Amino acid sequence: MATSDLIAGFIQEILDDAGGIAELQRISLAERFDCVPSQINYVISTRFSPEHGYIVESRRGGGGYIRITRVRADPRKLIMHTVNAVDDRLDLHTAAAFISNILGGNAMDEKSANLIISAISENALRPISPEHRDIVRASIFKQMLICTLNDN
Amino acid sequence: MATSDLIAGFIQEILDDAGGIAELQRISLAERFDCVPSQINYVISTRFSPEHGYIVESRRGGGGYIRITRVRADPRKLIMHTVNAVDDRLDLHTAAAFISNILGGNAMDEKSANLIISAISENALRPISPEHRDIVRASIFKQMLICTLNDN
DNA sequence: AAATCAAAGGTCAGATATGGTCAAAGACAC
DNA sequence: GTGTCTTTGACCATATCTGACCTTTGATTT
Repeated sequence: MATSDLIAGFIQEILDDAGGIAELQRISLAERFDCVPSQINYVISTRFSPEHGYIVESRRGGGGYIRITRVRADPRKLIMHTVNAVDDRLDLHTAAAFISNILGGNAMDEKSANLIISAISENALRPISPEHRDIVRASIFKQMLICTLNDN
Repeated sequence: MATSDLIAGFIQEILDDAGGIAELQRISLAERFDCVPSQINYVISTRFSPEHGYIVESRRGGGGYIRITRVRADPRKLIMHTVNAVDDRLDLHTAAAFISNILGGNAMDEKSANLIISAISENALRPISPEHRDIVRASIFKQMLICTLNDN
């Protein structure tokens, strides 16, 4: 087994243990596997690229790091899938489950999730008669999900 | 985590606790974090510059100080002001103006702004009869604005 | 009032600590 | 033997940390 595979496996383990986020130090990793630092970049670019479903961020200088975040499904796919899964009516409980699922797939940040929930909360929709709330909720929900596809 | 990050965090806490104003003594801070005084200047210039939304004033000599003031109009104030300014009804055009104003005051990020607009768009509220849309829009709008106060 | 002193804070260049790129050499699978 | 994957190292970019030296301000001395 090549060193690169060992390094990749090690990173995978961290990702598994830490719920999809690994924060590494390039030099420490290189020392642990007795290789040059740039090999870490090689491993990351060949096995943890965005196409493989990961987001990589880093910082140089003292206290520097490399952070790898696993994105389970293609965010767009997951979100569109959710949009299509929503019926004409949507109760708050089900909506929360959808959001939770999307969050689990790292397809949305928590801030946006909170905003969506607040927009379709009972409180926000109070002016609407209870029989109609779930219909409006479904409409707003879909619209907001689609909105998240734009920016980012 | 680098020392500079710790120092920055410490200053942030003071700013939060003291409503946006922190008055520091360079030497005391340096001693507390066991670093040279000039590192305090480094932290301030890299993280509390005007571009980051802060005003820094200082005075030398006995009783000297460094005062950091958060200039970003207090987001809470601006947002609560907006919440209170919204009537029972709110048309999309007026809502957009409110959002634009909030954005101008750096009290919200663009992503959240887009989400809010999408939630109260004509499209999202289509299931509601036109006469009632502005009422629901006002309710959702306020609820979402209040939501933005939580995270961040 | 002028001179002097001590107590802050300011600047800046250099040292240190990380991470990034890329091309070439080496290893491996067919 | 050819093509792909891996490994290596020279050189680059950026963030942080440090210390020598400078400036401002208020208090003290003459």
